[in-house]
Amino acid sequence: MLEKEFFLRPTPEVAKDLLGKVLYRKTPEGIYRGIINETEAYHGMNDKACHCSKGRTKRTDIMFKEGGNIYIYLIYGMYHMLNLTTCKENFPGAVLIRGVAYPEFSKDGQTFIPLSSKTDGPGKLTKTFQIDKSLNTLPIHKISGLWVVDEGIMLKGFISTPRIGIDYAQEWKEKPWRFYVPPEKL
DNA sequence: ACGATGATGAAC
DNA sequence: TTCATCATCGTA
Repeated sequence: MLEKEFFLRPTPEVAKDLLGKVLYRKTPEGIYRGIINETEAYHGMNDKACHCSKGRTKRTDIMFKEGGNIYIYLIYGMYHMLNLTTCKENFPGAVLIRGVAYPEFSKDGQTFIPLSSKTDGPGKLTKTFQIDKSLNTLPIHKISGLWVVDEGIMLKGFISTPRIGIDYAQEWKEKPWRFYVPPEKL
């Protein structure tokens, strides 16, 4: 399981290093898992795309704390976004998990079966993995039901592009802080 | 191309 | 208290 220290680094580095790691989500029904293949970094108060550019509010408070926690928010009144917070106390940051590859589900924690549903978008991922605001501000850890494991998966490569859906972010919108593993590189 | 749908933050 | 905005997705 990835420990807190993994997240206490500059957000773009954490976002890049999360590619190929395995996301786990435990619910009363069973365990979901998938290989993280798309992330985005939201880094610091100066980043106009980051919610923290508005300052420390009730919503963004968790990002100002030491990294290693879960930040969930609702967008368009419908979709929960899963973020993993980064950096040290008082420097806000978070990685948006936009998708996983080869999503699987296990009822007994042993035998995993592939899920047919796609999880190649942040809203679809949280719906499939049953991730909602009940996880907001909890630590990224088995005890909270959501954690990440380094299973030694080697990637053949990845690409970085501007982030999705942040046209309002002015000079920050072109920053190549989206990281994606194309299917042929996995 | 567009509407669903509700939390958030800023203005009043 | 109201209002515009929004790190999306399914249907068309």
